[in-house]
Amino acid sequence: MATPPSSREKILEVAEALFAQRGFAAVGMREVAGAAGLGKSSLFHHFRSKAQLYYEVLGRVLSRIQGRLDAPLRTAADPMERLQGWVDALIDALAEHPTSARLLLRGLFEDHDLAKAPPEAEQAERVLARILQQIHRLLREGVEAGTFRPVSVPDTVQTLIGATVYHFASGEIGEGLLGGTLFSADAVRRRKRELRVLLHDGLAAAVATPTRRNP
Amino acid sequence: MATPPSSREKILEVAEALFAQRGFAAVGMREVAGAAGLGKSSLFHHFRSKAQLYYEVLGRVLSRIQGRLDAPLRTAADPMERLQGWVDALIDALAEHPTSARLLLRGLFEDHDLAKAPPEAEQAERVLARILQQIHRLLREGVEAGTFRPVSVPDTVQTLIGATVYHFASGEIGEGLLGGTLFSADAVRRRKRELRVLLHDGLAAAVATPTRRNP
DNA sequence: GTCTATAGCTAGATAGAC
DNA sequence: GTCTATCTAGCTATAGAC
Repeated sequence: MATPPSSREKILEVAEALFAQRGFAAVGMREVAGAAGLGKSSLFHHFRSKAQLYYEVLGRVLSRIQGRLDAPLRTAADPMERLQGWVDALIDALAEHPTSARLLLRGLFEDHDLAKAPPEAEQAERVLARILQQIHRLLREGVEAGTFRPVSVPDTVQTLIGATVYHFASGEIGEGLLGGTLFSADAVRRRKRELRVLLHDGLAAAVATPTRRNP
Repeated sequence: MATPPSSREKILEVAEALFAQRGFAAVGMREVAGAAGLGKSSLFHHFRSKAQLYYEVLGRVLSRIQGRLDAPLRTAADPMERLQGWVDALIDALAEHPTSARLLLRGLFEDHDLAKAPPEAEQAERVLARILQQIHRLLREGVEAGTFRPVSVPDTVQTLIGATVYHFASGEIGEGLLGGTLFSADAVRRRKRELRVLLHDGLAAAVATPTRRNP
């Protein structure tokens, strides 16, 4: 933990911040190099192209997030509790590194010209697909078990993404609404609580869950 | 309506499509010109700079959306019904032009260097602020009237944005989840229905609304 | 592994003919 | 109002010395 980061790690670090804030096209390799304390050409020793650097950054972030989402899905709790745990874990993951949500949101809605995508793009794609597949399966289970209403599962996945990823990616607009940073312990706690209740009351089947508001 | 569009309108039209799909930085004036059937220099006769063109496109989209959102807020219905009407109208607006949501999402979370923003940026900003202020006020009213739970109003605004704008901006990912286009009449109807129930059950105060599911 | 130098290209923006 | 030509500056990427 005290070892200084290698050049490669340092580059990934600063590139993550820059790509998250301004996106792929608006960031130049020269700027990344400067922020990493290197000459521009040194970047091309560590990464074949700008696209490879980008997808390696994106893959790292996705893996970091994915690593947090396995545990809450593996519990034996009922679907509603597993969903709550999944959302909490996702929020924790997004809140831990303020760059994650922006990068992820870009990765989600930006369409990367698959024509000139480097092989690293596939790995990122796979991690993302796995995350989406897991939450999709959980929702389907919950509907089939009668824990959730008969919702449209894909629509609900979309709502979950919007409610988590967009929120923490919203930058100035979100902070203007909230009246402060999105990432303070208070703001994160409140976000979890708000979504917990909204999802509980909004997704629970009508008769099977007469109680309201989980603690 | 049969009059051919002026060059200016044609430019705004094609620029909207390009900016929506790939973002400000990734689109060149040369490309916009080509798509509009003009030489690059002709663009600079109609627009002082790329930034001005971008903000004029964004302002147009925001105004188009804002124009749909006034009516449902001015009815005398209770807050829950006005909210449902607002969400339906927003979804209709976003679904009508598939470029709107992507452009709006970019405008929401991309941070535009305010240093070099043209005066046109302020107008877009004002329209956006007005939209956010109106929905904020409606939610606050509903909470104070006891129609809604005592939710965090800013968090709920964020959730509403995520559930609408992100959904229709999600492109390939969203279509992969849905298994088809986001913009078919069926998909739009389903989106409205899903959000209607989620918001009704998820936001309604506990005792005041014993019934579930609006028709 | 880092550097200087540079290739080859495209960007946004301007000048001025028509 | 549209064009050709051009400016300056930036870009990704490579070559090759150290």
